[in-house]
Amino acid sequence: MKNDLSKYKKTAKSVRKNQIRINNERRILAAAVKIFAGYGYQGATMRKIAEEAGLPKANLHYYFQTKEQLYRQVLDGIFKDWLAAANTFDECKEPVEALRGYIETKMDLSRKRPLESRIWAEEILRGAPLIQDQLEQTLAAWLDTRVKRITDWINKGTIQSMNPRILMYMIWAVTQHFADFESQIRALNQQQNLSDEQFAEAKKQVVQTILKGIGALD
Amino acid sequence: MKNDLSKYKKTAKSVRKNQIRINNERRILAAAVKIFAGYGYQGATMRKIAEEAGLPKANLHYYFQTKEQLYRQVLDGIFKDWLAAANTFDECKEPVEALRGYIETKMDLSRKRPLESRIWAEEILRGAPLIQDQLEQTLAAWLDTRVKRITDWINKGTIQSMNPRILMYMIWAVTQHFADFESQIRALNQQQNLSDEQFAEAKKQVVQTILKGIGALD
DNA sequence: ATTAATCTTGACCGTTCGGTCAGGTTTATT
DNA sequence: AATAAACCTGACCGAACGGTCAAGATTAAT
Repeated sequence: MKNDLSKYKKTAKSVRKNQIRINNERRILAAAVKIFAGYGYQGATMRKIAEEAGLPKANLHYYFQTKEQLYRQVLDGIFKDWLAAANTFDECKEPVEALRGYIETKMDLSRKRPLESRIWAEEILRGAPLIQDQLEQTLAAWLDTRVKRITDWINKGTIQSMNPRILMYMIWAVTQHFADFESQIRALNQQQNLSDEQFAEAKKQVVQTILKGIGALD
Repeated sequence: MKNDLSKYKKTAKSVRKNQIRINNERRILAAAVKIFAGYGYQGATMRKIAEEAGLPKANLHYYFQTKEQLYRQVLDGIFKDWLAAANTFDECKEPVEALRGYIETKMDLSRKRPLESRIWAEEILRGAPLIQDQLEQTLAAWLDTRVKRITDWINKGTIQSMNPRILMYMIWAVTQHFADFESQIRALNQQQNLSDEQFAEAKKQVVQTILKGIGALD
């Protein structure tokens, strides 16, 4: 009975998954991220992922029954990173600190993990067929919490009046653009990806423009 | 000899394409926009497009030899709209007017033609395999012209010092986000698309935040 | 009215897709 | 050492893909 995890509960040592399984699942997931990001869900094939992972195609189906299940696990991992990026936001008390930290974290995420950002973007582009529930529940609740914090700041007069949701959309849009539209930016930058210096400049300007734009600076 | 347009040059009346051809090409292109936007290039099939257009699949191949050719024509149409949206930008002399007009035009385009925006976004996500040349040449030249205008404003002291390219990336990111991430925004808005009032509010806030953010207001 | 050009379409083709499976190999348990 | 559980994989399958084609129907030109 393959992929029945209940079997691991019988012995002490198998409380954790076997090392073979851990390694192979990791290899497959890493390959899947590359291929899904490069070709999209439909364009990605189990053959390409298997080739990237250096495993026979049938072996992928041993660890992940279907292409859709593999894709779902990839999306789950991305979603967790997404939410974790909000730590800075929550830890800071003042709007300037909190928003600056969140924007910078999201920019860094776009820089370091552009593939994951593109997979997310494509899923949303297609109408979020597989993650609609997560959006409507987990993400909606996540957003509500942050909206309340921003609303508090507005009520206290720390920042100017505005719609906090639209502010969050703008932050997401701008920060993720540097990952999702990387190929366009490269084409407009003498066919070169942004250098570390250029990206640092962009990060600074994005923070500056948004914070100043909502009246939190100067 | 199908699709040989030279045949039309022989008679006076056929300087323009036959009406049958015009109508069918339009129908097919409209169907293609819907299907490519809904499923992506790989996920879209000639069968689905044919069904949407109400024509037999073989008929599509009579007017457009391959799926890729059909897709290219769709992209060409989008690219033209993209560039045309800059008219306001060019017609206005003052930065506030010009940028406000451009941002509003781009927002309106996202509202009225979200499908086209999503097709463009997916093409860029995939690394712009079919439009890289257009990006590197036409779009790069287009951007250079606008960068020069903004640089002039900066040198004259009308707006504060900044990197004009990053400003344009931010404008593109935010305005297109409302089309490309529509399904995410809907999930975060009680499963309802933004109403006209909500969108108008978003448009206003986007303009306000960016213009204020670059020191063009207040 | 005749001819030629254009348009239409069901049936078909080779290829590739996601997924399956039987049977062998390796690893863990006792 | 023996048994069981887990892992591995080449060969295969039905379905769906983009694309072709021949033959008929319609429209335009003379």
